[in-house]
Amino acid sequence: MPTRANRSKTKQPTINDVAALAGVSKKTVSRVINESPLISEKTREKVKKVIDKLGFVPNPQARALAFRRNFLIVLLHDNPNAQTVLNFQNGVLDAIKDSDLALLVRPVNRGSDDMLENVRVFLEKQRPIGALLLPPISENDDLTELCQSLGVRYVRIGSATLDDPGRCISSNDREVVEKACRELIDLGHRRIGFVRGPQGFRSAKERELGFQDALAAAGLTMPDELIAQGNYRIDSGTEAGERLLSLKDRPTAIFASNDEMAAGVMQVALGNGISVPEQLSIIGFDDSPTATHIWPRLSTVRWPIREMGAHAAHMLVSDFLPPVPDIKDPEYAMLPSKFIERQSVAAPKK
Amino acid sequence: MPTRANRSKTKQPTINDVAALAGVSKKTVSRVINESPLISEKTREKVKKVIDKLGFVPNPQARALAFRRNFLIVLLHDNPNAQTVLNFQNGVLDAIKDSDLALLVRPVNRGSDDMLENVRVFLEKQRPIGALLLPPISENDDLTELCQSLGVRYVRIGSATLDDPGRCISSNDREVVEKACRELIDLGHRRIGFVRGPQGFRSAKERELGFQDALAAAGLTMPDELIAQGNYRIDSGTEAGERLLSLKDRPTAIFASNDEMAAGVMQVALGNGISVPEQLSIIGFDDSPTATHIWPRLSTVRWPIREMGAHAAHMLVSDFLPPVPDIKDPEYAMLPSKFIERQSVAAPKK
DNA sequence: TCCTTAATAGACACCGGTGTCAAAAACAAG
DNA sequence: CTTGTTTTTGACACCGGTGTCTATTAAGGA
Repeated sequence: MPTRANRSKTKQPTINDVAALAGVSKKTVSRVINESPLISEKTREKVKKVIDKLGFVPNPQARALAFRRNFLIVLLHDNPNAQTVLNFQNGVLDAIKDSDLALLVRPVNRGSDDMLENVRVFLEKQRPIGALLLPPISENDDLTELCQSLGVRYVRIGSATLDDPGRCISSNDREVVEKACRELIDLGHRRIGFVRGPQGFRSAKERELGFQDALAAAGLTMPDELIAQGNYRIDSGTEAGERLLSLKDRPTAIFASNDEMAAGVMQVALGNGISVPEQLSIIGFDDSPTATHIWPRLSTVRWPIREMGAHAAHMLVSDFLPPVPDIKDPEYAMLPSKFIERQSVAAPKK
Repeated sequence: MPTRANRSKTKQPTINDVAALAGVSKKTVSRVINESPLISEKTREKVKKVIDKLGFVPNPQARALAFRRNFLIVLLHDNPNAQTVLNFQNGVLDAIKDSDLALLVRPVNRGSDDMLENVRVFLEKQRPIGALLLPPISENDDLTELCQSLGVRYVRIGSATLDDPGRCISSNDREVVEKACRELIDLGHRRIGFVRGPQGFRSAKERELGFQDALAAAGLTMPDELIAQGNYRIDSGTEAGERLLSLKDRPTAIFASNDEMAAGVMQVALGNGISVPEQLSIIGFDDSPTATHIWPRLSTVRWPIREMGAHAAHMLVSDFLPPVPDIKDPEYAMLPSKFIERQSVAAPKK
């Protein structure tokens, strides 16, 4: 069976083959594949026919060398939430699926001193067209400056509007959290616990602000004893739950700044015979798979992360991507989050 | 004529700059960066000094063009379980962190007819060193043949040993499932339900075989009424749970072929006042985050997916990677899964 | 000391595209 | 039919490395 051997020996056609067969110069072929306007319709057709016949695909490495730029976009992240990263990544992949672009993933270590240097070397090596910055590193101005100085476009994803127009995608987390918490208040909850996200995360801050807004609007206060510090991990959720639920006058509802911590709170509640939502309402944030896997299913806020990925990709490299109907205006930078009601919320029992 | 300061600001140093400054030919510099043995220690040192001084980093695009191969490995997957993909991906990234390699992610559409053609174009364009195939597409022989014919190395990940030595990583799922189920039997369970994974998945098959092994060893039968078909999604878990738990003589334990379906079963149990593990023991598979997020926490089988990622990367491109102590032998292809006991299993109530 | 052989270094073409700029062709006007 | 102007096209250098083959140097033997 000669098929395999043949294939491996057969070289892919190059621009020279096309040029020779079409009887034009390679530069002319180059113009055709780059859709240059400086070419007559007649030659364009002629060359295109040969390209199709030969199945010629331009070599990205050679283009990258000549362009001094790779047809790549990189995803930089240091995100504690794997699911978020993957969803976002899938959104990006959706967007670039039918383009010439490829996606490179690069986790960075936000803590370390040489983070910036690492990223610089990486970007200098890969020379991508652009970079996508996921929170929390999207808030790092050194990184965006680095991108600028290397001529790498970037788009930052954030939970609040960053002052960097045209290069930033955010959602209205604060507003939606406020709405979700107002719902608790409307149901009659007066003592509402709050599990805070980690310090220094913009997302955590935004969610807390939304919570405060709701309380303030209802004229409620936020006593320290009802606030617990968390770190977005489940264990900090159980710790928070243990403290909050052992209070003498325990809260009738708890808002946790993400689903994982909400799951922790719920474990403590169920483990202590406190039924959810009858005796305790819980709201999370992220709409991660966890939200539907736990019982009762968690009311939460859905952050449109996959859509953000697609949108961010379009914002970053709209000139390389086929236009997509549902992304009318890649400049439009806010994608709304949504409160999703499931079974973990009810009116407080008197 | 640009001054040196100018140039260093504008442009990264190239092999030519190094050659000029070191007073050697570019080919000699090339030998140094490629660690060729055909060079004297003296010149090597001299050149290395200049490389460090200039901070020269070889341009990967140029190398790729000359080598006709990109310093890239691609991850091909069509996996319904996002968490698995991400974990694996992180394992790969761990492994290539300090190397010259980068990771390209490529989801493929197993169903579609042009899948193979898509992958071919992708590989021909990107010219990666190698490809990593996650299940279920790792079982597709057309794909591996394609890789062969394009000179792309590959490593396939599977839940059972595939007959492709040196290019395959697997775990001992069957054995571990058998052990987990034997534990149920030893606790006294006699009626054990089974939620099957989707048809055509090797992983699903392996888990089922392990289950059968355990039952057979104990002389138990596997009545049809205790078997439910699932698809690894939570809804199929709840459906299975609804059917199995409404049986007149309902099972005292259920093994679900993955955690998500186990979570579905658990939701049905808790929703119907069947307490876990007192009245129903549940075991899952994957040790996904879900397993610890639900309550009670799920006993499950941990599949060492992240380690497999690192291991697979080493198997694929050990010659590009710095040796790592814990991966003594990249040829060794089996990474053991482990049964993890949490709170969802207990002896059946008489 | 001279010749042979092995080790090292360099010249040069090449990988497959793109940018620049000048030449050729097409068109318009005189 | 020229001449001037605008399109189109092509020649050629270049992007930054590597492979091949030859020239040079160093080492070893007679």
